[in-house]
Amino acid sequence: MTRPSARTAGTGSAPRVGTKGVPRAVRERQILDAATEEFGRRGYHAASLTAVADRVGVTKTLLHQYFGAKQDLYLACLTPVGDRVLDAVRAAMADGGGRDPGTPLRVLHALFTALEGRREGWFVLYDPSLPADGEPARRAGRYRAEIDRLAALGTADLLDEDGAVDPLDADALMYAWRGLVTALVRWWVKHPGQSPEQMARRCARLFAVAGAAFAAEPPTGTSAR
Amino acid sequence: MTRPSARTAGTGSAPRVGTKGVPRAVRERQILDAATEEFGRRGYHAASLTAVADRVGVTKTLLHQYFGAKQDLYLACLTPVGDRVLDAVRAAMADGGGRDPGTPLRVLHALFTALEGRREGWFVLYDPSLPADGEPARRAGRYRAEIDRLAALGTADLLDEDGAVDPLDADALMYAWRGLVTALVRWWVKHPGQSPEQMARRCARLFAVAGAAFAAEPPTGTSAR
DNA sequence: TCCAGTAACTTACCGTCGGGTAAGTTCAGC
DNA sequence: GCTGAACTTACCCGACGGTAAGTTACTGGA
Repeated sequence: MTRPSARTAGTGSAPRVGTKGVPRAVRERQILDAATEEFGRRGYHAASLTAVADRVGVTKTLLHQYFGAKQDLYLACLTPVGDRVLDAVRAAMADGGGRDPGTPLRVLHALFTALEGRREGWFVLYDPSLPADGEPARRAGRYRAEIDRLAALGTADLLDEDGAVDPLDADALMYAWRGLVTALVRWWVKHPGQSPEQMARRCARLFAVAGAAFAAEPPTGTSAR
Repeated sequence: MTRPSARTAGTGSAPRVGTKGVPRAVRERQILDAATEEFGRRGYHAASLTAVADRVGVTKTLLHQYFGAKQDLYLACLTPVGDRVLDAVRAAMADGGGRDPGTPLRVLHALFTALEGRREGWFVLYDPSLPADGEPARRAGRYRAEIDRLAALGTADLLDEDGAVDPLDADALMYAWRGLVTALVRWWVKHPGQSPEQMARRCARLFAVAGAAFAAEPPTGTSAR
């Protein structure tokens, strides 16, 4: 009786012990959002379930009851992000067919749109700190392989002028493209006010400027492989 | 007396308990190399001292005796990498003065040369999983800030055709450049046989090809800021 | 030749933190 | 007032950072 029974406690500081009346579906969504951010920011290993739970205002145990083990929570974060990203890239590359010079920017725009609201999701997908064995690495690896395959289709177009492509060059170019996208998303995360459209326009400006700079440069050592 | 006294035991499987006769300076070097790789691959948080010790063939305790706490070991890895990278970038940007279109490739070549033998060091410097408070984040942050400042000098040159530079564009371009470098280093780590010179030539080829592709493209939305 | 002294290591231990589980507690609706 | 959904407290366990106290072997004198 020391505590004022707190029927409509709201966000009061009194630690309620029973139900808070939040439906499961809503809580799951809150947890998924918080977990995606935590996994994306800190990486799988450094992300702690307690931190996720604190962010939602809930206990670690509830996460386990709703999502199972840490692995499973990660997978629950990964799946929607992976699907959305994959769909976005596929759609953007289907428009305009292959070899359209506007494809890279269209892909970027699609990515920004797909990630809007869950920007950190990109880093859930491309988390380098995943334990090498285990389901998370496998599932994330499958998504990445599929996305990279699409990206390689696009980057390969730039190289095969004469039909003979150095496979190492192609792979490196794909890495470079992926790294570029990652960096732009990272910048975007640090500038929450920017809309996907603003980002797409910014990228267009930057690409034009960078392209002009590098195209002017003589390709030293072209013949040396 | 059950063990055959093992004077010249070498790498025998018998768990020696006393000294192994390796001078401190050599051990310290071995530990630093292993730790740099471990920190770079897994990130600060996921890297475990036991794993580093195992790699060297030594006990966790010795790491503590030689380097102190985990933080200090990290700092001991960070310092040489940061200094080498910083010196390399400074030197490469001093050559040829500002606005030389060859600067980006010269910087890349300098970076590859500076990192050769400790390629994972780059990811020690740019470890996103560092605990935000504490000396590691501060020191790494200082190195990064200085390197980014130099990078920003270079990337800004591309933008200020008319003297009026959008500061957000400049910052984003710097992020993009850093992400590009990171991706190329990551590719390099996965292809150990590649020499720094081969990498530099490969980058020259890729830049030329990508530049041609983007320069051809009309910069949609140039006026919209 | 024996005997410190010191350098190079290890075993055995502690505290903490994070993942995971069992058993409850509160509340809404019928 | 009973059932089930929402949520917590209290606990276990293992891994990891960190420390104290040895153990082995080389080295230079008396």
